[in-house]
Amino acid sequence: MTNVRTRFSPSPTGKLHIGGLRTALYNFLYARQQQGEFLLRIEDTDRTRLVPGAVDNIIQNLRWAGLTFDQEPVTQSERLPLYRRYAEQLLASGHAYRCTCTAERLESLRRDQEAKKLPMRYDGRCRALTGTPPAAAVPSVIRFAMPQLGTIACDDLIRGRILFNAATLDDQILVKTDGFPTYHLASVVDDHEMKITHVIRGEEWLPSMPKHILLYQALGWTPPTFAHLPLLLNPDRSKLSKRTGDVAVDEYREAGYLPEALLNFVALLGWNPGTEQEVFSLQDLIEKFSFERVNKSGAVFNRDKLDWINGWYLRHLPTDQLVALAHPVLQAAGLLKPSTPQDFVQRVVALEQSRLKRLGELPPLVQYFFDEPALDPAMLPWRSQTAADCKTTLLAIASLLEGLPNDRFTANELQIEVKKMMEERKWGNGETLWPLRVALSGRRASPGPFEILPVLGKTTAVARLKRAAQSLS
RNA sequence: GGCCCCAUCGUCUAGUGGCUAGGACACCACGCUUUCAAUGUGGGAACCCGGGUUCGAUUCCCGGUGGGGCUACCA
Repeated sequence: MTNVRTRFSPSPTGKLHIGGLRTALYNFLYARQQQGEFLLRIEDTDRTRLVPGAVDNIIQNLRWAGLTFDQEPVTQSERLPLYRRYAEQLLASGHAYRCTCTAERLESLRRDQEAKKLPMRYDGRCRALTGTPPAAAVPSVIRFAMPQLGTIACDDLIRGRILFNAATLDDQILVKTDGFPTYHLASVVDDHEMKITHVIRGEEWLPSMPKHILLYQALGWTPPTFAHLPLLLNPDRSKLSKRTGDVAVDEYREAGYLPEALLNFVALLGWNPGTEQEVFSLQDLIEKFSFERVNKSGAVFNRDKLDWINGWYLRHLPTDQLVALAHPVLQAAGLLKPSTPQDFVQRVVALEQSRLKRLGELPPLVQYFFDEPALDPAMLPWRSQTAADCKTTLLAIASLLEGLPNDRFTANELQIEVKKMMEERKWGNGETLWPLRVALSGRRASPGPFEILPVLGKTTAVARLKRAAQSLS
C-alpha cells in the first residue's frame, strides 16, 4: 500500500477563497486520516493573472485555519525545464504536435463555429501537417494529439464511472507560446512527480478529467485516484463568486469568525457524517471524513448557519480565551485606553458571550461601558408609565445605590436591595427594571441591570441614573 | 450550440423498495424573563414531471424539465 499524498494547488490569482479552503480541508483531512502527506503547490503558470501578495495570503490563511502542509510549497514557475522535457517526450512519441495557428485564426474559427452552432474546438489544421516542424522563428504552441476514436472511462471516487467520447475532446494546448505549460500539462506532470495518490479538486475540473487520463497514458504513467467535489454555490445557485458576498477567507477572519467554526461549517457543505452531530473539531473531522459520504450536488453557502456555528464556538470558549480574542477587536475600535483595567474588559466581554455571533459585532454592543451612552428620554418609561413616575423610580434607586457600601455592589446584593425596595413601594418589575436598565445602557436590548451595575461601578451608575432622571423633567 | 454533472423542507442534509420522510439553520408560538441573547417545549415547511419495473416506488430504469459546470496560448 503506497502512502497517501494529497495536495492543494491554488493559482495565485487572488486571495484564498472559501471554496479553496474547503478543497484544502478535504485534502488535508484525507491525508491526515490516512497518515499520509498533504502538500501545497502554487500554480502560477499564467503570468498575466498573477496577483502580488496572493501566495502569502493563501499560505497565511491556511496557517490560520490550521491546515498545515508537510513540505515546502512547490512552485510551478520554477520548474519550467521539467515540463519542457515531458513536452518534448510527447512530441517525440507523436502524442503532441506543434501548432502555429495565430490567435486571430483561432478566434475567427471559434466565431464561425459558434455561428454555425457547431461544437467549438480546434479544427486540427496543424495536426494534419506532416513533415518537419516549423522553424523556431515562428511562434508555436504544443498541442496534445487527442485520440479521435473510442471511449475514455474515468473513475471518480464521488461520482463513479463517467464515459467520454474521444471524438468530442479538443486538442488541448500543453505549452503556450511563452514556453509556459498550461494547467493540463503542469498539473499532470507535477502530480506524477510529487507522487500524488489522490487528486481532490472542484467539480469544475470534471470535464478535463479524460484529457488528463489520456495524458498520463501518453506519458506512460498510472493516473492517480480522482475525486471531484461538488461546487460551493451562491444563493442563486451559480458557482460561488465575489459578486454575491464575501468569498475571501480573509474577510471572514476580519469579521470575527473563528477558524474552528469556519472549518466546521465548510466541512458540512458537501459532506456529512451520517449522524446528527453538527459540531466537529478538526480531529473529529479527520477521524470521520470519508469520500462515501461526500455529496454529488452543489451546496449553497448559507451565512445564517455559519453565524450559528460561530456563535456556538464563541459561547463554548473559556471566557479568558474569548477575552484574549476580543481585546484586539476592542482596541481597533478605539474603546480601550491604556488605563483600562484588564479585569474590567474581562467582565464586559463575559456579559456579551451568549449574545455574540461574530467578534466584530462586539464594539457597538459594549460601547456604553466605555463611553457615556446617548440617551433617548422617550425610551425610559415602561409602556404607559408616566415620566414623573419613571423619574421618581430612578432617583429612588440612585439614592439607594449611593447608600450601599462598595463591597455590597455585587449582582446578588444589588438584586436583593432593589427587589426589597420594589416590594416596599409596590413597584412592578417592568416599571422599575426597564428604566433602570435603559438609564444604565442607553439601549433597548442589553444584559440585565444587575449584571451591568457591578461592572459599571457605583459612581458611574449613580451618575447615569441621575442624568436619566434629569432628562425626564 | 456541444460535452459533462446534479435534482428530498427557504438553506445544509439523513434516507438506499414498504418510514406519520428524520435532524440542523432560519422562521413562528409558548415557557423562563425588565429588554436582547442563551436555554427548554411545540409548530408550519420537502421527495421536479411523465412513463416504465414491482404487490409496492422518494429510492431502480428510461425520457423530459430545471439548475449548474466546462467549452481560452485562465486556472
